[in-house]
Amino acid sequence: MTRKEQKEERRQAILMTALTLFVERGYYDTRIADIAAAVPMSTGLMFHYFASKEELLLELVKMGTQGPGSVKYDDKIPPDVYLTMFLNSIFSFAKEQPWVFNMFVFMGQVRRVGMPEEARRLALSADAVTPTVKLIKKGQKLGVFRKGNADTMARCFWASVQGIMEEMSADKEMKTPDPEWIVSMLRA
Amino acid sequence: MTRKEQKEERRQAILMTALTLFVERGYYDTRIADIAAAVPMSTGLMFHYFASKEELLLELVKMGTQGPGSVKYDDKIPPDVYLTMFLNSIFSFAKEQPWVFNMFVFMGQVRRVGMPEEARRLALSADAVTPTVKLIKKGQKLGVFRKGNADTMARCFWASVQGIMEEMSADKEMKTPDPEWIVSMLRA
DNA sequence: ACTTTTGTTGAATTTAAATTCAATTAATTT
DNA sequence: AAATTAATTGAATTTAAATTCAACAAAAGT
Repeated sequence: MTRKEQKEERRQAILMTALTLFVERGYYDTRIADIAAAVPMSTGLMFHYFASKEELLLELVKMGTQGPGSVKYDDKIPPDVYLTMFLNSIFSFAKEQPWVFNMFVFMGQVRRVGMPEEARRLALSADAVTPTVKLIKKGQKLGVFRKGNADTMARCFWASVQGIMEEMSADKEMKTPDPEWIVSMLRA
Repeated sequence: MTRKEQKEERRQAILMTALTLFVERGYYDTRIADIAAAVPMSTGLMFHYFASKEELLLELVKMGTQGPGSVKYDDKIPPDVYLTMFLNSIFSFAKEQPWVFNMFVFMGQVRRVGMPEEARRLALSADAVTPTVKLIKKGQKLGVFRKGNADTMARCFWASVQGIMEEMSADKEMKTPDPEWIVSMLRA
């Protein structure tokens, strides 16, 4: 099975290379030839692994809708502590697990404009907001979070996190922010 | 001078139409033909107004580097109050002055990835962070802002604002957030 | 060792969009 | 109202990148 394994490994290599380049330069500014050169392999061979540039994009988005979204919430932890911990780990991933970090940034980019329609739809189907709305409501009940429309608060929270992560992604030198800053948006 | 005036008006119409479409769909997903159809005018005529798609983009970025960046700070207002007021007005622009709001979102997009290099450079030259760093330091001295790296705080602040504005831009139904939420990121 | 299957390349083709252009119409000037 | 100049169109051309393909190389199976 060495043959199949090799192919699968190469497939992953392509996906990771593409993820990095997409996050670094954006989807449209990344040529199939760029990805091929970075892997490295010939341009033509790319099409033995993915039928088209868009299929490659969709594959990445599919990966993004699965993995790190499955963060399970432990009922014993207070909502504010939980979110702080979450931010702490995702920010630390910037250096320790660039893959996870890049995927996070990438998914946020796909959800916004400037991507093929289907990719956007798929990315939007993985909804991070709804669980957070519940968390915020719980925090409001406990008195740790301020009053206000929980849905809007959740969306602002994630929009902020996305914005900050894109900033970190664009400048690797940037100091990691204190998660508390962002959670403070929600605090009572 | 009716002739020249007409031309200038049309030029502005093209710029505004392009701004809207770029923000709505992104630069690469917006065809010259789309802009022409929306103005409306023929595709070919577009090139009597702008030599290329990229020049049109650059023209918009140039506009963006001038206008609303010139927010003057009145020394008598406390930094936290000032930022709250600023957010309040920019958020209210979403409905009242879509043009200003769109430009703000657009500039943020251009500064990030997925745009022709020159446009990005030009957009990055209009720096909103430095003045905010000063403002934050002042707030820290006054005790209204928390301790911490002022530069990182400023960048996080604007990254959050950008993220939230893009969210508002993508969903016009979204409720406007309370500026206080975002300023709370900075508060002591 | 031979045959078949799979991987690989780089050049040729296709495609979609930007850009040009020759022809047409409308406005302005004389 | 004829002549000149500017605006406008839509079809033809160019361009840049994606995609295909014929030929070759390496590996696996016999």
